[in-house]
Amino acid sequence: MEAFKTELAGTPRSLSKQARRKQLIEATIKCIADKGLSGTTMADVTQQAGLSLGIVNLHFQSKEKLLIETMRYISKEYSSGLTKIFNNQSLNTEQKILAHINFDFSRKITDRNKLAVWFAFWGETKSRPTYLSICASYIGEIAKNLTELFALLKQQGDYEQVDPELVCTCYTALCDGLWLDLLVTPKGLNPSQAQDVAMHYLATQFPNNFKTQAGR
Amino acid sequence: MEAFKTELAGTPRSLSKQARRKQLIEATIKCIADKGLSGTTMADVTQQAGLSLGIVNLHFQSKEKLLIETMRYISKEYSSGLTKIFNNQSLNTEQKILAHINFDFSRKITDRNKLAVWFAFWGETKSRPTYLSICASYIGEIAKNLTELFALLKQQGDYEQVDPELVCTCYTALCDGLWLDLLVTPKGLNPSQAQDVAMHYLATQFPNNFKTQAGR
DNA sequence: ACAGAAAATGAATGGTTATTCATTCAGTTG
DNA sequence: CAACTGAATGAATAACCATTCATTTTCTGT
Repeated sequence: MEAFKTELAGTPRSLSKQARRKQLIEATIKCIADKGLSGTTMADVTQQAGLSLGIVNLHFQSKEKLLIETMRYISKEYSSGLTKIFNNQSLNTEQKILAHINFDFSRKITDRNKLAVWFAFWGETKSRPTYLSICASYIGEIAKNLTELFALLKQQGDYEQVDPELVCTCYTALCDGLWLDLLVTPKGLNPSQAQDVAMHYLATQFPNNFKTQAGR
Repeated sequence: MEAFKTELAGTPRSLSKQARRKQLIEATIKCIADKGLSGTTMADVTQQAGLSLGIVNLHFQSKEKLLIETMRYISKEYSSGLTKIFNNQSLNTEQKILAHINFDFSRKITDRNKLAVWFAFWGETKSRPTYLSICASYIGEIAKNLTELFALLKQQGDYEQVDPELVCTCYTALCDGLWLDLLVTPKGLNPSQAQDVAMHYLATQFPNNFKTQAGR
C-alpha cells in the first residue's frame, strides 16, 4: 500500500492542496515515462502516488486536465530556469550562454523521465493543440532571448559573418535533437557528451569565446 | 461510406494482401497524426481506410502488430531511401551528402503526418522497447555511413580540424531537431528553410564544399 | 456456370478504464 | 470533547474499445 510513494511522504491530509497536486503530477511523470502516454491509467497514477483511485478527479477534475497540468509543470520548470539565467544581471553575455548550455544538459533537465514526457507530448501536439499552446509562448520567449545574446556576442566579439537568428534556430534545434538522443539511445550518449556536442557548434560560431572540449 | 478512402482506390478484393496492408498502414499514419497514438482506435483506422472493423485483425492479428508494422513502414521508407544514396556509385562524396540533406528535408519525408508518427513512437520508446529495436539497427547503419562520408571529405578537402564522428553526431541531432520544429511549429519554419539551417552547419565544417544559402 | 476458397463484414463479447458519489476519516473549532 | 468541515477512499457505474467469429460477398479454377 505504501510501497510506491514517489517522494513527498507525510501522513495523508498533512499536505496542502498545492503539494498534493505536485505529488500527483510527479507520479504522472513517472507513469508516462514507464508506460507511455497511451498506457498511463488513473489507477497507475494514483497507485504510483500511494493514494486512492478517486483522488485525481478530486484535485484535477479529469485525466485530461491532469495531463495538461503535467505538461505545464515541466514547461514552467524549464522556462523559469532559463528566465532566471537571462535576467541574471551579474552574468555577462558569454556567461549567460554558458549557463544556458549547462542548464539544458543538467541532470535535472535531462532526467530521462522528464525527457520522455516532453517527447510524449510533442508526439501529440498535432492532434492536441492544447499541448502546443502551453509551449508556444515560452518557446518564442526563449528564442527571443537567445537571439539577443547571440547578437550581443556578435557585436562584442567582432563576428561579422554571424547571423544571430540563424544561429539561434540552429542551436535550439541541435539541443532538441540531442535531447532526443539522450532519450532514445541513452547508451550512445550521456548528458555531458551531449553538452560537448552543443558546445562544439557554439565554438564554430564564436571561436574566441567558446572552445570545443579537448578529448571529446 | 466511400468518403474516407486514403488513396489506393480499386474495388474491394481487387487488391493484393500486400496492398491492403499498405492501405491500412497509411490509414494508421493519418489517424496517428490526426488523433495521436493514444487516441487512435481500430474503428478510426478502418473507417479512415473505408473498410470494415474486423479487417485489421484479419491482416495484422492485433492492433499492437499494426502499430509495429506502421513504425517499420516509415523506418524502411526512410532508411532504404538513404541506402540508395549511400550506395549510388555515380555520386561523389560531396554529392552524397547533398543528396542526404535533400532527401532528409524532401516533401515525402517531412510530410507532417509522418513526422507526427516518428515523434509519437519516439515518445514511447522508453516504455516500449520494441519500437526502439525497430529503429536501432538502421540508426547505427546510417551513422556509420555518414561518418564515413565526413571522413572522406576531411581527407579529400584538407580539413585537418574536423572530427568526423563528432560532426555526424551533431549533424544528425540537428536534423532531428529541425524535424521537431517542422512538426511542432510549422508556421515558424518550412522544410526548405530547415534545409538551409542544416546546410549552414555543414558550411561551417566544410566551407570549401558547402555554402550557406544567400538571403536565408 | 458452379463449387470451393479466400477476403471482408459488423454484431456481439468481454475486458479495461475514467468518472461518480455515498461513506469514512482526520483535522479544527468552539 | 462534541460538532463540524473538507479531504480521501474505493465500490459501483457507464462508456469505450480490441477482438472474435458466424455470415456474406467476391474471386478463381474448372
